[in-house]
Amino acid sequence: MPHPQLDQQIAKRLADKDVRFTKGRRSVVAGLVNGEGPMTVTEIQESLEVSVPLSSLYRTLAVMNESGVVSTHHSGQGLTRYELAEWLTGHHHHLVCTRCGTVDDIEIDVEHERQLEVLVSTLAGGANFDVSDHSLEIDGLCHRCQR
Amino acid sequence: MPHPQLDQQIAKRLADKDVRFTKGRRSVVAGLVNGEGPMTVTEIQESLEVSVPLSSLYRTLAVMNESGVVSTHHSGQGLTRYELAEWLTGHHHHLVCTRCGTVDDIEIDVEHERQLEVLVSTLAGGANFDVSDHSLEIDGLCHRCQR
DNA sequence: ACCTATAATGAGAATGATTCTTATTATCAG
DNA sequence: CTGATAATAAGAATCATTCTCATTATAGGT
Repeated sequence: MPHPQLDQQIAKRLADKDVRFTKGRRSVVAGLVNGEGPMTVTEIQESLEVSVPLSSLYRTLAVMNESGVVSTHHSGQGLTRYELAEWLTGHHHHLVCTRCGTVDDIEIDVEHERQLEVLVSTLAGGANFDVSDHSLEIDGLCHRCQR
Repeated sequence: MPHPQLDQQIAKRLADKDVRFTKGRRSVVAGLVNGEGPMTVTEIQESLEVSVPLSSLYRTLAVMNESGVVSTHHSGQGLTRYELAEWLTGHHHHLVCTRCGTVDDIEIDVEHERQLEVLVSTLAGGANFDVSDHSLEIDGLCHRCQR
């Protein structure tokens, strides 16, 4: 399923950076758009109808990451997972399943997010740390892995 | 620098699980105890006075992880980092430097931690997720990497 | 449409972290 | 002290990821 708004935002961002938005790249991005949360390279590859070689897939993801279109996430078994950057999907947090390793995005209401931001800047301030981002990671069993 | 209390707690845990606490294992644990936060295998290896072969180091860390003595953490460049489990060091969160990749532990006062816990269980409850742990990860530049 | 410069692709080799295999050595219980 | 079992060490094997380089596609100017 195509997603015109996102495609257009991404195309603009890439054009600004003089990075081409080719068929292969569009295909990879489409795979990410259809995912529920951060995906591994293998998951992305399997989700594509037209197969993209691994080397191209990795390179595309690296380019998208440098362009700020995707962000990376490490968790569970240490595999790198990729998802659309937050300016495209909105700020969110992660539910990490300790059994199957999948990561689901979860959103948080505005007032709780405010609380979190205050907490983050308080903590970071005390450590002379220059914050650029934060993420609440919740570990446990996803609904699929609970018996 | 030795740390008798921790050593004793760890020895007890391992004894309960019928896992031996050998010289090599003590040495690796000592390396972790002296670290400021989650360490990579390389960092651990370099911190040891008596060198431990990589294969043994990895195996020891795997055993300690299974025994609940250490926990793993993935961030930055995707390297696995190891640290003592929270029941030994107390609950804490992480400051992850996006430049050098180091991770520092940071503690949080009781009332803020309560807030966080409420938030976590609210979020997880809505997603039918069975929470076992949570961690607030703050990304940015550590004090060493700020010019 | 046709060149041309340049960027992107794809196949496979190379790297690097981690895991596995197996023979040797250390440890615990009796 | 001795045997049974667990732990160690060395190197091979694996797996994700990155790199190399020859080929192909793309955008802009003609």
